Amino acid sequence: MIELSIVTVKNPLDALSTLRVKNGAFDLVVTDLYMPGMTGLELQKQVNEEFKIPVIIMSSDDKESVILKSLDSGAAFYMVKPVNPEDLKSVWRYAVASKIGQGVVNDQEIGSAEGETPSNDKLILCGFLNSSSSVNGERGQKMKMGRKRARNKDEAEEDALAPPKKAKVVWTNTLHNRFLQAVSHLGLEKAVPKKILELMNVPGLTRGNVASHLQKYRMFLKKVAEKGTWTSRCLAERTLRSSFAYGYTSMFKNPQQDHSPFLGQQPFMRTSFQPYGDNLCDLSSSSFGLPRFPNQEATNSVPQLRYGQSSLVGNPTSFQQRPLMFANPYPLHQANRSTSNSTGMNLSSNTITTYGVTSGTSPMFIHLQQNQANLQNYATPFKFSLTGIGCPIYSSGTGSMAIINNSYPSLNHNSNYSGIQLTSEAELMGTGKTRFSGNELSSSSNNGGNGLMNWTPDNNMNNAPTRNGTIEAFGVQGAGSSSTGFGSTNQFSPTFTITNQENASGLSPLSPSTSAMPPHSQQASVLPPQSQQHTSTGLGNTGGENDYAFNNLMINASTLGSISDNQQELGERDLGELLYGSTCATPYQEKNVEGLLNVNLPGCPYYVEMSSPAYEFLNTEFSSACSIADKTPWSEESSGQLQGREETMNPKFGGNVNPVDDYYPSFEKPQCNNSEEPADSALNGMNLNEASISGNEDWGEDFLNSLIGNGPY
DNA sequence: CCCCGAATAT
DNA sequence: AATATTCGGG
Repeated sequence: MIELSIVTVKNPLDALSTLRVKNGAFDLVVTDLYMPGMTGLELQKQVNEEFKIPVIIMSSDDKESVILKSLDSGAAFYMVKPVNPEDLKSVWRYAVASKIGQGVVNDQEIGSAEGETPSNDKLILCGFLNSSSSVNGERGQKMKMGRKRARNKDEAEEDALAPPKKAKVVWTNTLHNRFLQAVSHLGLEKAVPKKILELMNVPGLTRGNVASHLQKYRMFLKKVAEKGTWTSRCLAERTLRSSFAYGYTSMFKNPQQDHSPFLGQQPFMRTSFQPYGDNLCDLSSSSFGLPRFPNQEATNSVPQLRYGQSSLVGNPTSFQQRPLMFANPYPLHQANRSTSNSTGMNLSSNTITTYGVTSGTSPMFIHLQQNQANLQNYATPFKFSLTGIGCPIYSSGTGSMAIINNSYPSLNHNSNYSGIQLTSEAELMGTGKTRFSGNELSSSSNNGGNGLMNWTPDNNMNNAPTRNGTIEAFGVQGAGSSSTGFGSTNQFSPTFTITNQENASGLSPLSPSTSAMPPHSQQASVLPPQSQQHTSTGLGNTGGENDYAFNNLMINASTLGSISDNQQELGERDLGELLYGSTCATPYQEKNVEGLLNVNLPGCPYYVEMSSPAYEFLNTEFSSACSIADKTPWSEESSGQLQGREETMNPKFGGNVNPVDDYYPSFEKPQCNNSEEPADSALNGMNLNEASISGNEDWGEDFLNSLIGNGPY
């Protein structure tokens, strides 16, 4: 059992002193780049000189120049915030493995830092600055790791006394899609909060949540109806352009977050917990057990660097011993392969979970697995030093504590971050949802108890074709970048392979009213399982995406910087794929391409007259958009915005890079979605259909159908 | 009492 | 702006 010790300090000087005092006790240093007094690079340099231990730099600054400079300076890795918990975990594992030699470091082996018992609790957190806010939410959460952190008493008390704050539900596109599906099934007329809620079957979601969203949705519909003409025209214009280029990007792209079409959908509800996002689950990736890239040959996959995702760049030279760590382009595959993934999918967790279980986020990780044998007997305490300012590595603006917990879920076996995790679509970010924890935890145990991924050696990894290409920064709203389109330059186009694995759920697929449509569940009012939605996309969930992007990045470290700020045009083909799941035009599209039609939303009292393209719009608006960014909070803006108006930068991530990394939200993604599908999910039964790009697509079809009067509703 | 939904609060 | 919560009313 490996004992892990993590010491956090709030500034570089403390880090150095700690290292000096306990010389030789640390194996790795993780630091922010921008810190008062000394930059991460300076610290790295010093650390390198004095201790010869690897330093990982993390920062919200995603500028290529900065990254490269950091790596050139000797940083072992560079993690762009928001950091994916998986990345940290990978780092951690990597460090452990590195120290140990070789072998696979799995959760069990890692042992518990979580301290079920005082004696085991080796984790020491010195506390980041600004922890006050983050501290709050700790309650009820699984922050055991923070138990020993040295904080002032006031804070401690505060923590203890602070009432748990209620999580706010974030209506991600995925969640919204579910909502739409439910509404669609019911028909707007009959769509009332309670029924919608039942249909959605999203744990943690309340009627009130739905009611509120419904209210908003209704207003949205009204607005659409009022502006129908306008909308139609816009669409028509775009159509005329014959290329679905830019305009569409806005639909797919969420200015605030990543929009990679590849992102898997995250069917989880994301809730924000005020205090911190402790819910991060680490399941990052993937999974859902679904193969993110079903086709190996899918040369089309486009690596996307999503905004919310962390990117970690490794410095090949830093860890000389493992120069190949980044070599594997397909970490995802590996991740997917791991049996644990499937399990992981089932975990419900919050943010963290969102991403699936294992993510193959970090190539490093992967590499390790591949090459390492076993560490089972390893007993040497591993120490990890974190230097940073305040906030979090992951963020959501929450506290550093959260970060830590989330970051190192693997440290504790029992720690599942599950504490807050919701199953199904709900992603809880933040604290306060302790009530959900119980279940989720247990489920997580499936995965070896942690909900963490198990990295199993993937033989196929080696076989994976090497890809290279420009990495598009889809969601990267990095400084200055206004918006990104789909990377036309990308050599890889998105692959929309559809897999039906999910059907394993045993739900009965219903026959689709239309060929393109997924079958409806024979059971009335049953919506398709969320997981399938993911599947349908053929894309992994975000986590996977992350991984993917990551891989590419690793492959082409130089390209990382190439994250382009330029808007890319979206080719028709791409659009088609996005919208219909394949390059082939969907039946609907073909059928309706011409003429004006009176379209009405299901149950919507308002009629909208629009040209056929409008269908597309609607479809996209309510469905497809989600496929691009499941996790992206749904908003009228994101879905309805059609024109190329300049996208606003995400104030949080894109606008500016905070000189002080602390303030920068590192981890916002809800990261965890759990692909778990409630057994009794009202959505179960949905069958993936090739025609659908995303799970949502299915809905889209239905929805579209209903619009034209052919719908089942 | 349940629950919808507009209004209002945060 | 997005959600949550409140509150009148069926």
